Amino acid sequence: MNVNDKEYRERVYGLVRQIPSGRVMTYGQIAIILGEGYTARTVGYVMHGSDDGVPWQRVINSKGKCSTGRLTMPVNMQQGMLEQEGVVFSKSGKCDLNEFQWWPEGFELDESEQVSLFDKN
DNA sequence: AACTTGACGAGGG
DNA sequence: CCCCTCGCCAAGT
Repeated sequence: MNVNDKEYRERVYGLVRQIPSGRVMTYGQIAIILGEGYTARTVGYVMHGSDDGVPWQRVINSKGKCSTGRLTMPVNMQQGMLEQEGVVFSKSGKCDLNEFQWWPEGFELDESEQVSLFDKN
């Protein structure tokens, strides 16, 4: 299970490419969906090296905030791009996940299942 | 092999 | 809210 493995990385990018404009996913959420071998940290690492055609700006942290942003880039760039898509951020830089977080079609979990999946990682 | 550093997450103060 | 601590996993020194 190597983050440098092409297949491993492609599963992340493939999922991120499905996020509709104006919606977001979190690192941990992606790790849960991809399952075995994926954690929030590894997803973040993979996203750091994202390229061509991957809407990286639509992946934020579990608190609904944009992270430090890509090195070399302005910190507010990611938030700015999302606002262009219609995502609303509070004054403190947080967006409402209940409203903007997106889940793939057919993927649903009840609370207890979510907890157990979190604990597994 | 030991130690530090992240595009992370949860819980507590 | 912000800040700190821990658990987490992989990379770079």
